[in-house]
Amino acid sequence: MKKKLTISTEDYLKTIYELTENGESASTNALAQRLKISAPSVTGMIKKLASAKPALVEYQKHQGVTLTREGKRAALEVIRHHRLLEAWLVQTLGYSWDEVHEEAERLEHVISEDFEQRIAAAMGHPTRDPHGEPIPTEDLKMPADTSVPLSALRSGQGGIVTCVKSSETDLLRHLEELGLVPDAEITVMDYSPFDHNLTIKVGRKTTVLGLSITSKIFIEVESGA
Amino acid sequence: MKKKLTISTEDYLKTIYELTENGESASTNALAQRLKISAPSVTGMIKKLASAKPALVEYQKHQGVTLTREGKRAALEVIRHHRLLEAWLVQTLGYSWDEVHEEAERLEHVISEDFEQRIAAAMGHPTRDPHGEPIPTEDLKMPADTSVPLSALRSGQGGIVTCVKSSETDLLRHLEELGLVPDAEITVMDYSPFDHNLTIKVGRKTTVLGLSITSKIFIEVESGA
DNA sequence: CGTAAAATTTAGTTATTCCTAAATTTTTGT
DNA sequence: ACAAAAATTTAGGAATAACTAAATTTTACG
Ligand SMILES: [Mn+2]
Ligand SMILES: [Mn+2]
Ligand SMILES: [Mn+2]
Ligand SMILES: [Mn+2]
Repeated sequence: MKKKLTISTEDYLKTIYELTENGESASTNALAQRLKISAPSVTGMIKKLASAKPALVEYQKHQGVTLTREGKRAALEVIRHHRLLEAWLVQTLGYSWDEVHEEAERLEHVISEDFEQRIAAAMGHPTRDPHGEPIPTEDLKMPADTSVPLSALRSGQGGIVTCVKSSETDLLRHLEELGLVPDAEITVMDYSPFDHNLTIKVGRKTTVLGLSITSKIFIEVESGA
Repeated sequence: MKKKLTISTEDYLKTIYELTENGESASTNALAQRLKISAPSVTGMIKKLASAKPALVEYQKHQGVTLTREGKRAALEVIRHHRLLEAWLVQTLGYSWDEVHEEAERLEHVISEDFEQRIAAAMGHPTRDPHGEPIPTEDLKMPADTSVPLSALRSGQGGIVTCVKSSETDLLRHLEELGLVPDAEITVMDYSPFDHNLTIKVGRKTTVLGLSITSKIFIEVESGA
């Protein structure tokens, strides 16, 4: 019943999962951009995924795709691999959080379920990866997460950084220097409605961040102070 | 200059290396058998490897193949990955020596040079994998090895097991039970010229082994007692 | 509403890497 | 030496996954 999926297929499913987490369907173009593959190629692959048996995606022309139960399962499997691997690389091989993504991107497709279980056990079954993203459980449920983008906060609000949704080395290094890492406590000091800049206090430092950054940092809101 | 090789290509080169270690060229059929690919497919791939630039193999019809300097380099790279990974899986994740091969077989193609260096450093730059096979050095030289197959020894001869050349789970488990693992000291008690069986003493145990086993166990001969 | 722009799909190719069946070459055994 | 067997290559083809160019559909907006 469970067929071996190709690396390519796994990458599509993972990306569709990420693009549909907000409840919307994933568009051909969005997939093409994320996967760095041409739009016609994406259309072709989507058709194959939709007519696989069991179908991995639900697809109607011009309407984008969503994952079927099977597709979601496969996506969560890959995401679990990816995030466990990132945690493992950081904890046991001294990688920094800005170096792990590419390595995990390739390893995620080739490790066995045995390997997965061993690294999970060795780390004490972690629930978040080094960027703070939740790791799907062994039975492939994505843990609930109530955090919101920093960009949604306003002056006086604050909380704890749960997660930084980025794999850009430069940005991650920059944020680390600012102390904007998971578990950091932050407070919004000011909001500029014109450019959506936020002035943030992290520890004793104060920084101004643009929307392209604040939309990638997620906060568990703590109080309206 | 250095192009990325495909997984398939890497597996061919690795296998050609192994088949040509004895100085002979690797035949199409031998490759087909080892790689579990049909002979015509092997012929096709060999032609491509031979006409790549730079060429990875030397090939003349019906004469088998050998590696060029470039091909050998690439093969040693993969072999180093494989053996380091096996050692690492055993040392850090508690795999046993009969479980590591398949996992390493897939991982060897996707780890970065950075990953390679990190695990090598973490283990203190080991020189042998869990089966005792020598690990090519960082500058891709295969360490010299003067050990000989156990099958070449006769009554009274003995030495230290350096290496077991097998990836068969069952055989490896069996040998482990007998204590026939790297660094074990053994002595040949008897030789039967008809079936080539050897009677071996390992510690206080005595065992009779057939040629299909003794040809896979390598010994650093210690004395003619 | 109706058209221009944007998004998506269709059509036609290409590159890899594998396959089976058949032909050819080499090796082997008497 | 020579026929049978074994090894190898040739021929033809399939599956996967990518591409560009062109056609079509949807959307956006004046
Ligand atoms: Mn990937
Ligand atoms: Mn898994
Ligand atoms: Mn391999
Ligand atoms: Mn390497």
